Amino acid sequence: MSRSVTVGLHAVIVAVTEEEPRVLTVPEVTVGRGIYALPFGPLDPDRHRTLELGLRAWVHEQTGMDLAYVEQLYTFGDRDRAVAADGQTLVIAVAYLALVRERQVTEEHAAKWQSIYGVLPWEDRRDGESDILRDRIRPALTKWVAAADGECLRRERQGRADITFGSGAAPWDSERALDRYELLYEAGLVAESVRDRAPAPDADQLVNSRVEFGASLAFDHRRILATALGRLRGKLKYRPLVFELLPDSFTLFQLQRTVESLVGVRLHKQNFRRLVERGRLVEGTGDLDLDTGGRPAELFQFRREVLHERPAPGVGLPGLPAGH
Amino acid sequence: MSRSVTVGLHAVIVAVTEEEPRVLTVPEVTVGRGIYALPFGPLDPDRHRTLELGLRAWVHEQTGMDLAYVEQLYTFGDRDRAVAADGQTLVIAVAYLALVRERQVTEEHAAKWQSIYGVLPWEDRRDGESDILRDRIRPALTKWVAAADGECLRRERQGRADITFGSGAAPWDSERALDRYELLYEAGLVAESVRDRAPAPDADQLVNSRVEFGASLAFDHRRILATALGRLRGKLKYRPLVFELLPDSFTLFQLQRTVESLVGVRLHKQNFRRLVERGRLVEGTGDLDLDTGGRPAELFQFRREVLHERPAPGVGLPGLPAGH
DNA sequence: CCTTATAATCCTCAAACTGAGTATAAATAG
DNA sequence: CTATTTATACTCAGTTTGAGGATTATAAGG
Repeated sequence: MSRSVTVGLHAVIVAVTEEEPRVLTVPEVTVGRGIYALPFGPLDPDRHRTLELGLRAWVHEQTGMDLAYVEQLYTFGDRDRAVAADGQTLVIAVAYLALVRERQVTEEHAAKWQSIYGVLPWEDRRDGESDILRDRIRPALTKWVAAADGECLRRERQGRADITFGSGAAPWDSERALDRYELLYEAGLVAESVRDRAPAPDADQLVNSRVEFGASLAFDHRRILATALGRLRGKLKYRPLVFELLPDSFTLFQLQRTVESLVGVRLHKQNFRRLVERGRLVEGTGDLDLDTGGRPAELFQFRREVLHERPAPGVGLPGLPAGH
Repeated sequence: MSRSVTVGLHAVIVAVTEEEPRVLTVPEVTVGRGIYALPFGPLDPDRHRTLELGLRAWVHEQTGMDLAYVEQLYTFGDRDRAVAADGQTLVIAVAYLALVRERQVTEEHAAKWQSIYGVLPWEDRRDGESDILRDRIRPALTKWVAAADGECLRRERQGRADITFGSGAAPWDSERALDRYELLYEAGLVAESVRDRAPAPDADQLVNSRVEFGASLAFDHRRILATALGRLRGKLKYRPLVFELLPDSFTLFQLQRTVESLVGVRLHKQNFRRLVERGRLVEGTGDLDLDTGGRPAELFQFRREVLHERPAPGVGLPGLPAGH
């Protein structure tokens, strides 16, 4: 009998609250208790006129949310990902990224906001390299490099680790979130690698170390989340996406904190403001925010006109000296 | 009866020869004589282990080519695009971009290389704004703007035309190839818009002008090509993709001509070379090319190591003063 | 051999942008 | 009234861009 194809529609719904980027998840009971997944459902040609409308329908059904900003992310289609019930159906996943202002999910829906850095802890470098990266992942990667058979493979692994996680010559590149996840997956350092492979013959050196970082998600959803994070970080620089995540009016510092939380890095305050203002991305409202804890800050709002003025109006990321 | 879903795998295979970017097409007899389409075929879960392998298999079958560089482009899934035979099956299209060094397609395959700018003529601005854009498209766009009902819609159309096709304030943005195609489609200025809609009530103002630009492709393949061109142009700037299109060794001027042909714009020679050399993208081979027509040029080759050194090693595009 | 055309290469220079700071202003908590 | 906290203004050197001038090495034509 011939296998058939199902198209799954997956949503990575991102919000930032209290300087923490979060993703909306729903319980996935088919896999186990306490396991969460991204909202998703199969494309149904009878009900869904387009892929994106199908996605919106599923998200509404599972979380009660009506999405505003939505963009297509990637289509995943390895046969390996088909965890489908019958083992016959090939399930391909079309994933979307949605940005929202976080709000309470209604009670009847069991959806839950989770910190993205709870799932991908090594991605947050706002307080310098995270402990888990320095103390546990880097050593595990060193082992992985050393465990390679042959000088040639070892060099290759070293190079890959260097460029994805940054080291010496190569700096940390926040956009490489997917590369990092995939490297950890291959190195057997996330729960999914153990889960997915029937313990392969050459896996033992690493499996027995039993280091698995970050909270897992069902299926390959952590991979999808890593894809989303990388894409979002990249696109922030040349598209005014942040404003989808902020209230109508905000202080420049709030804007900065939101960007920092997403990119996972601290920025130089004065230069950040210079970039934002020179890019004419915002305009003052005249009002002040008095609850800053210090001198009141002016409130700004997004200048929508900028979309008609310049081709690539992103926020730009003025770095901080290494060490912060 | 319930509709079913088919996943089509589509390939935009690009090469540059004689300073002209080309795309590989195959005759599509189901639609009419002399009509060409991108190579494509349905995903068959029995034979294709992953989407990308399925794509490679179809391309090999239809054109005899084995692809090297392949990246996923976009997944198209409007119900409207389903031109499927039975009218029941929803066909979604996963499109890929492949870059190759052009070579002869074997005789048994009817595949044909076509100039991309034959299909999207307004995209080539190497000799300044193309005649077709200046003399025919812009006037047609002006009409389209004027034909809008109400001041509000008119302004919106004007703004959209300005930003996609460039004008006064907004400069030409080569990456917006898809936006431009979609605007022309909506304005009824490409053959597909007439073909796709049963002549809609509000279409008459424009349809009767009967201006349709560029050679069409079957189905929505011109849209897919426009997507590919925009993506390729964007990615050139931060990834060393050009080298997939060039022979192993080349002169800096060949490199420049190749980039120019893709981006559709002339570049400043000295500054281009500065960028390439400062980016350490290439290294001299010591050999010379004597057939330049002038002083012999040094031959260079791509420095693969750069991939391990910097996060975003593209070629960069030093502009030319407006007027060229 | 000498001239001209065609490119390749090298070099300059001002304007703009970046990274990193210093200095000052306006609130609140005690 | 003072210390603390944050906002905002301003400086300054180094780098990167955009633009173009000057020099060098070939081939083709007289």
